Amino acid sequence: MEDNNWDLSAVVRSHNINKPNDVIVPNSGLKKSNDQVIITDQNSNQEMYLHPIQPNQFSQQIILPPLPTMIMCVSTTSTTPQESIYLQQLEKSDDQELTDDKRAWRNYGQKSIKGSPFPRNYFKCSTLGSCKATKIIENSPKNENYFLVSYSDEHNHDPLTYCRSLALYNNSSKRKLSKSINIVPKALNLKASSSSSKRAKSFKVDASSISPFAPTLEIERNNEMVDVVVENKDDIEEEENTYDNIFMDFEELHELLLPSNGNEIDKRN
DNA sequence: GAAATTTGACCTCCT
DNA sequence: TAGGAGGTCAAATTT
Repeated sequence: MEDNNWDLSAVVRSHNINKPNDVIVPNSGLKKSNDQVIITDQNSNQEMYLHPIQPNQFSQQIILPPLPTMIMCVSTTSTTPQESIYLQQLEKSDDQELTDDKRAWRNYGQKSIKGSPFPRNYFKCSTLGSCKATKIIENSPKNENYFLVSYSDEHNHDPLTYCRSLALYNNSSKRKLSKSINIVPKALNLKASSSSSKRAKSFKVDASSISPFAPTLEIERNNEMVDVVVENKDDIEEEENTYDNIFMDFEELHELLLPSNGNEIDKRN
């Protein structure tokens, strides 16, 4: 990563936040009021607002889809391909589903990473042959309940293309249209410390549940769009430190967005 | 039989 | 320049 200026911007699907009650997260400076989420910078006393945006505004955002929860952090550097990190919390139930990102991915490799007990999985966009978008998923070395998902390059098509291609795929194959698609490598289901060939039960998401129009949120400060939240610590030299920063803010956001329904993320050690 | 996934080998980059 | 680490390829395997 050439640039450690990881900024966090935007937001969340209404799924988790459309609760009318005001919520104040203790000691966080975060408040939810009606459709808006307010974040108060305790240093500058500035307020920032989260509010729904349209899909066509979708760029450089943090995404918090329905549980299991996912956050995307996007580098704001303009000279390098857009990259992002998803932090994804997975619930440990047998019938869990994994939220999708509206894209079809093909796993093209898996690699064990030094210092991490978990393998890293590499994906390419399988929607269009010309699409250069890639995605890397790995368990967080800090918290096995989280996945770190990084993206590089941009899709040269929109998510709708994915839906159409999915339909064509199902029409041209003998598979049932309702067949679920696996969007997470089976290996990620394992908490194994090696790249064992053992196959595990996979996370699946029903293709019929895919909606390209899920509302999202973005962060606004004083009526001006800003990139916020993940602060850039001076002289961050290790990726692990970056993860720490992201996790700190993720916890705050998660508590903010899931304040009253009893959903709690696992506490880190 | 086709598509997706796994996994070892190979390639590239960095120190 | 060598070695290590990470990224990609592609054949084998699984679904």
